[in-house]
Amino acid sequence: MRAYSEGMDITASEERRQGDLSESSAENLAYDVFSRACPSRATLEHATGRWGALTLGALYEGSLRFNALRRRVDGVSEKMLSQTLHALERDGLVHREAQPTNPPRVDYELTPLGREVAGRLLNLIEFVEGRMDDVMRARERYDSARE
Amino acid sequence: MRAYSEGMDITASEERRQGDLSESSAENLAYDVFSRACPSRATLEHATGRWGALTLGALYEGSLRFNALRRRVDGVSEKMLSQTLHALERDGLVHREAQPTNPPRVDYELTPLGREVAGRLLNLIEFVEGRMDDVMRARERYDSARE
DNA sequence: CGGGATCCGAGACGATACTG
DNA sequence: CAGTATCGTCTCGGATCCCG
Repeated sequence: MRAYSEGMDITASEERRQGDLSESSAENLAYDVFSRACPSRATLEHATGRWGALTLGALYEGSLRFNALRRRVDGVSEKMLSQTLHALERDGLVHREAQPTNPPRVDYELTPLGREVAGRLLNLIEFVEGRMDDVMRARERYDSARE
Repeated sequence: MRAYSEGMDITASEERRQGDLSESSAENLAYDVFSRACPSRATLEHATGRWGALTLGALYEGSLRFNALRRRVDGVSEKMLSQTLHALERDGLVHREAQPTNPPRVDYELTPLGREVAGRLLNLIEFVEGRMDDVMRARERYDSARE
């Protein structure tokens, strides 16, 4: 049932048929994220998800090998990194360059499309980081308002 | 243990103390998303998460009431929308305007900070939507390469 | 209408062990 | 080194019922 191997939990349950696109009121795009049955929603989740965003961000600075990537994205497990990379590769955002040497050496780098996505993502990430003090103050206000 | 009521699963487990920020090699920001123990990672997840991104996107067009929002964000349950809105409100991205009428009327709108975040998010969302055909082709290539 | 409380299953996630 | 396989945990998230 799953697209590939087993345990690729991320891409499971995203196989919904096209079909009722409701009205698609806003733009005339073929794919509207606001609609449930839309492949772009899945891709967006891969890119913005917990590990996807950080992985793309890390690769923006340059190509990295698996374990270097793992060290850069603090806290990610081997399993999740592998899964994330598979999903991003499948969506054409990341390119995997394997050399059949021994020991094996595999480099991951962004595709041109991936670079554009990562750039926009980093724009967001850096903005949020720069405004974290505002966020922290908002949280304190919110929490203290509820005793 | 949880910050407020119960069942606010989203904001749970994000209470990690500052501390070991590793090297923070890239920039001199106080908060570095790549570090595990960083509040900005949590905020980013609220904003880019499955429902957070769509909610911010929907509110970018203007203030909306709860059920209108629910209809716009196709597929979200009451519970998840409520949860998402709480998290975004707590982070200072969304403002909640409640009128004590009967029946109750509650409007949600973006704060100035939320508008900036949503703008950058929409930039990303629209870009991905516009390139979905590339993504779909990449997927086919990837899938067929694995038989 | 705008939610909260509760139950519960699916699957996301991490730890460990193993392979080429 | 670069992963896969397996297993157990934990939480996300939907369904349902309820209330002001």
